[in-house]
Amino acid sequence: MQLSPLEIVRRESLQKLRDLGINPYPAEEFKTTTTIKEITSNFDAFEGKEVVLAGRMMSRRIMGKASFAELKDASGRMQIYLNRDEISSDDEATMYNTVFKKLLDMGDIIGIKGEVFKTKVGEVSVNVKELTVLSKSLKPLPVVKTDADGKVHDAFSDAEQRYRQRYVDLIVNDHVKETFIKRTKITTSMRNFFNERGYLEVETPILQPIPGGAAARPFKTHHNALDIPLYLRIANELYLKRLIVGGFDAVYEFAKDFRNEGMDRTHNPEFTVMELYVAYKDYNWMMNMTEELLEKIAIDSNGTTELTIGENQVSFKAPYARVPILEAIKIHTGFDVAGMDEVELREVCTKVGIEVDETMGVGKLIDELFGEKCEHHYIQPTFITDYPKEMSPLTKEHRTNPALTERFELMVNGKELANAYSELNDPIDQKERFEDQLKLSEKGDDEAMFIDQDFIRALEYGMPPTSGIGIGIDRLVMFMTNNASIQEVLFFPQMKPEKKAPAVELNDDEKAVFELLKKAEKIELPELKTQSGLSNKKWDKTIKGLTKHNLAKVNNTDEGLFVELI
RNA sequence: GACCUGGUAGCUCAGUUGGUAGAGCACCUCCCUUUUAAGGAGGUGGUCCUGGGUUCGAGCCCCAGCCAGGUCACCA
Repeated sequence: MQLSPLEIVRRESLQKLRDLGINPYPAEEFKTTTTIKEITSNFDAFEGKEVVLAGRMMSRRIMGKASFAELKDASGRMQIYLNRDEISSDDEATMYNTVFKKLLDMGDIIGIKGEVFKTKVGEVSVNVKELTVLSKSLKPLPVVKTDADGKVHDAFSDAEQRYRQRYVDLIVNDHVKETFIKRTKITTSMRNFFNERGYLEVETPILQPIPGGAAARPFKTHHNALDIPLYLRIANELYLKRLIVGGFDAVYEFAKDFRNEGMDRTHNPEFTVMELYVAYKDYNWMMNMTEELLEKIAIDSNGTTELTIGENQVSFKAPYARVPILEAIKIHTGFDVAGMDEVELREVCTKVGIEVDETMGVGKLIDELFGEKCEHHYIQPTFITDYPKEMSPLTKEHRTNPALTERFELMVNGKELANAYSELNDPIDQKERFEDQLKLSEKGDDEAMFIDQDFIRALEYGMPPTSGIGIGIDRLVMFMTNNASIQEVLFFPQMKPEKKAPAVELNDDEKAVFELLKKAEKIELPELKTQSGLSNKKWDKTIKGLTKHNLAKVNNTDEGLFVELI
């Protein structure tokens, strides 16, 4: 890897520090006495007192024999003042003239000991008496400056770099850190809410032999010792219900789920869902609980129930409107589709301008009508209830209308935030619904729902009437932090790997093989050799050239010889 | 998967009709003891995403690809 001039300078500084007998990466504990936020929010108590702080130097203003710098620790930022004669002991003032002015850089991690004071212009600062190098930074940080009006200049804003190098994003963009702190506040608030009620937080398998509880394309992997395929879970619903069968009254889990589908600004291949199941409750109870929960989360994370989400003002103050889905369709399309069959529904869809095809059943058609014509109207939190049976294979039939189910989705800002049911606990009905699903999806797609026989067996032992809910945590955090993109609320959103360009001159054979390898990423050695069309001797020379340049690697595994990019 | 937009210095961005590669900040040298987007003087720094093509000549035009963002499609 070619070093930039800035990086070379820093490496030279690193060596010069060592030459002066200063370890740029010391091992010993550095004991701090307080944090920056403590000082800045409580100046009167700290004025004139000695403090020890550690953090990253974010900027420097050198003015001859005195300097100001900005120190950032986990709690915040503050100014420090360094005076040549106060931090240096020798005649040459090495600590100031050489170490601080020449060898330290923006981004270095330092420790300081000094006295809290206020400058002439009134900025709370620490007058440094002792400076300690704690870690030398070899790569320059982006320089982000904020002017007197609070306007940010040269913001580090390239989305690709921010996501790939989130550590840099967190260092220079303070608001990014705030988003993630708020994320933790939200999940903590939720945990507290459940724990106070005696609900049990549990963990269930992520590696599942049957990926159940939803319809989605799973990630597939293989267990060597058992020699069986395993899937990363697409939901944990069926496992939590097994625990209700087992006699727990209420269980919940913050679950990372995985779906092998498209990515966009609201979908990441791995995402977090909180699922909760409570025995002896129904979906009406669950709506009440959800209102209470969200009101509390809004207050715990934002201090208010009144939030701005994009262009909209949204109030999380309970209670929320409850609208049956067929009623919603009647309101927004003018058609009463209750009791309609497939043919009639298709007609309605065509009339309101929705494209339909023959594979769409009653459930899918109603879903389309709602999704296209209604969903976006529900900005304020609204429970959409009583979905048709075809759309809800895990939901109990509605107590007054056998065509419907006791299900609700919570819509906020025109998007689905939660999905909940009175859970289906009739094992025979459940088996039939699974079989119906299978028939529906037998038209040959890769999302065919597997029938989980063990789950049916569990239900046969008897599951109490139960209500369950799944809340999309990433989406909830997006709402509560007013972020339009899921990538902004995930520390490390999924990205395509960065491909390295060859850093050295390759000959034509090497280039050709490298191109093949770039396409394949990883390939069996004999296969690559065949593709290259090279003679034995040329092949040997070429692959050795590539491995020597650290571009490719040959791996000898149980499954054979593989070549992969480094 | 389709379409649109973008990729130029460490960061943020300009770059005219196709004619020697630019600015601010950062960095380096010097001056400066309460500054704060510190200031003043001088300077360094580039595979212009990659690979082809057109051309006397390509950052710019054409083709293919890579990566990202957006819109749509897909996603109970």
